Amino acid sequence: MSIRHGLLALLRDEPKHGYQLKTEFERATGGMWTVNVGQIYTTLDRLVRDGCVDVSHDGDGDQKQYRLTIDGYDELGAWWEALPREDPPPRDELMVKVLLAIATRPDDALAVITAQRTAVLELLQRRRRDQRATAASGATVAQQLADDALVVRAESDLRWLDLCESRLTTTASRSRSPQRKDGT
Amino acid sequence: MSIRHGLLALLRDEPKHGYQLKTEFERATGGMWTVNVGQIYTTLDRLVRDGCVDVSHDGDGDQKQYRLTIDGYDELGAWWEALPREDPPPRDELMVKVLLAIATRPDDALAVITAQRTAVLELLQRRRRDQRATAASGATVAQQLADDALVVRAESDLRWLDLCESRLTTTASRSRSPQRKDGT
DNA sequence: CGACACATGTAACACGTTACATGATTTG
DNA sequence: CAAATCATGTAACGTGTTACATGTGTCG
Repeated sequence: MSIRHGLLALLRDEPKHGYQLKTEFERATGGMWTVNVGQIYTTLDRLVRDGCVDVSHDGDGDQKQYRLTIDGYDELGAWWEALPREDPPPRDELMVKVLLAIATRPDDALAVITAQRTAVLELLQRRRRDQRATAASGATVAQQLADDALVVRAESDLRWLDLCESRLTTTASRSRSPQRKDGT
Repeated sequence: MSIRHGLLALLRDEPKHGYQLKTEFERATGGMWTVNVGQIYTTLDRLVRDGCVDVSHDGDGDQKQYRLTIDGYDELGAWWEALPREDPPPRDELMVKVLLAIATRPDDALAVITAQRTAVLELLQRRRRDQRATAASGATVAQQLADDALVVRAESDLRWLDLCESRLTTTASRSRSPQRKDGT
């Protein structure tokens, strides 16, 4: 529902047309979230369907103006106030992969984890470089924060993978005889 | 594509039937990812459609056996080796919300951020409690790691929100006259 | 003129998700 | 017997995403 609410937010103050929403959305997200223009229109259609947005074939030319309705304004307000919910915990691909590796191939799980760890570490370093480069050339706050988000995310993935590794090795050494695979 | 590949992983060693896959999937993810049984079947249908899985109305009763095909085995192998991609960066709801708040309502952005921050902090504390409780009662490694993932995620959200706050306040004080809103 | 950004839209598909219907088997 | 669990499946919907078709204006 991110794009949907993003569009509502962009329409808050004044009516706009589709293409304009695309550019503004991408600008607002620091260029991190590029959208196919078509998706803007499909999302706008759904917003119209749900009574959150109003279309008017306004003025000359074939430009359409999309305007927020009362309902749209309400939904936007609810979105701003909405807090991260506990209920459906984040479904992370990395998490599923590691947990299923542990469950279905316990002997190979460590290999999967270290491979992922290496890749995430590289990703992190690349993102830190990007972050510095972006910051050096005068960048938008949005761009800097977008970079920050990527860095922080990579860091947390890395930390979790480390946790996986340590939990796996300690339980392995506690519950079984030492692993043969380690060359001991 | 997490469920899809999760099912492939669970089918690797032996054919299983749908309901069994549901329980094993939930067990493998430490009970963190509960799935509606129906979804298992729809996903299995798509796997059959794509030639990754094979059905056989095996034995007595109305149980169906789902078996991995060569293609399915290949796709599973590719999944294990697949590394986190750079290309479409994680699309996070929190990120969109904050960035759009900054873009469209700069004066209210700080309020949105602190509200989210408070909620995330509470979430984090709740999850840390759960984590300790889970660990105290002998828990699966999977359950512990699932808990860890939630905690780590909340921590990273928190860190990013702090970054947002500091970047916002410093640029605000640098580029404009001091904010009236702070009570100064 | 040709390329490129602007501008609008449709059709189709992917995955995740829920609600619902149906029946067998176990167990209190 | 009644309730819960096991077991299978269908229909429908939601969002995100891409590919494609179409046309205008602008600028080198």
